[in-house]
Amino acid sequence: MDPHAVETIEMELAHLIRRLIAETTYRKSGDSLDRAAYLLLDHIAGSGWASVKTLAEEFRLDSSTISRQTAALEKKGHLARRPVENDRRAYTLELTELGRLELERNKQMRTERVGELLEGWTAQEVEQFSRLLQKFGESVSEG
Amino acid sequence: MDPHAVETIEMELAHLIRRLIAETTYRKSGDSLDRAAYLLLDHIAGSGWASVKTLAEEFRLDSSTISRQTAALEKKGHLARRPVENDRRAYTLELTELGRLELERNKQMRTERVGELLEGWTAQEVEQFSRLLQKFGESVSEG
DNA sequence: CTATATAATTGTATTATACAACTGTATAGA
DNA sequence: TCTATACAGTTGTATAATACAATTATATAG
Repeated sequence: MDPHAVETIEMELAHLIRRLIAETTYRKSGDSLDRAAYLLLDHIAGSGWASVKTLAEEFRLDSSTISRQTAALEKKGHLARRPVENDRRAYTLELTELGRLELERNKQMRTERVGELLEGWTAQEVEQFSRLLQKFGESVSEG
Repeated sequence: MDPHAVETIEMELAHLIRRLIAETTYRKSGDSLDRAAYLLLDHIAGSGWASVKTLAEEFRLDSSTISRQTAALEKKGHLARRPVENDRRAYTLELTELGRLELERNKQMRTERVGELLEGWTAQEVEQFSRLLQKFGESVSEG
């Protein structure tokens, strides 16, 4: 494997992460979902429901982190909790209609923004980048 | 442009960023440079020198952030400051020998880790991914 | 000279995370 | 049937990386 290409990937990722963190975390936009909330809602939308525990496992974060984030989303009316039968410790989380709308709205905004960044790319490049990013994401998840 | 591919890129980036932040920021490894330090050293290594101001501009971060980060690197002996002629407010930062070594050691560790994630990829895929990431990084920097 | 601009630092707040302690509930073993 | 242990979730506290505002020392323009 070409070590130069790997080094480039490593360096680009480092830059990208720092850049995107700063842009999306500290410069508050006020009315859009933060990354955490966005991913939580998207995951719950995909699987239909979740618990604090399953979300913590899915995202490999501490359940205290998830607990606070879902509490915030519940407070904003984006998530609702439903008791679990036969286990009064647990509950499941579901999207509310508002949550579904917010998710859609945010997905659209974000996708638009990414689309702008990809202006001037050929269809083939976008296709390839999408495929390779996905593949890389899988590697990261596994290892 | 295929909207599905763009959406995939958007989603994968969101996941990747969150994942890599958590892995590289909060789970302390102790003896490796954090992302900030790594990028600062790399930039200074490439350009030979820098000031707090030029670094803040380069990374689009507040100079207070840079000031603290460079102070930490100076304290660890990775950076040294040299006075600027005719301006006693300012100084330039240069890598020390230790800084150069640490940078190299870290680059190697990181590149190895990325290499592991790319195991099983064809040379062509790695090549393409490298190129497209770089291209994407440029777009992010510009817009 | 004096007013203003600039380089860097320091103070304070926020966000996303981790780890540890805690509460309440479930379950397995004596 | 108790009791010990495990488990789901929450709350307390700490840390890292950032921003913005105030401050200090120096430079420069009028």
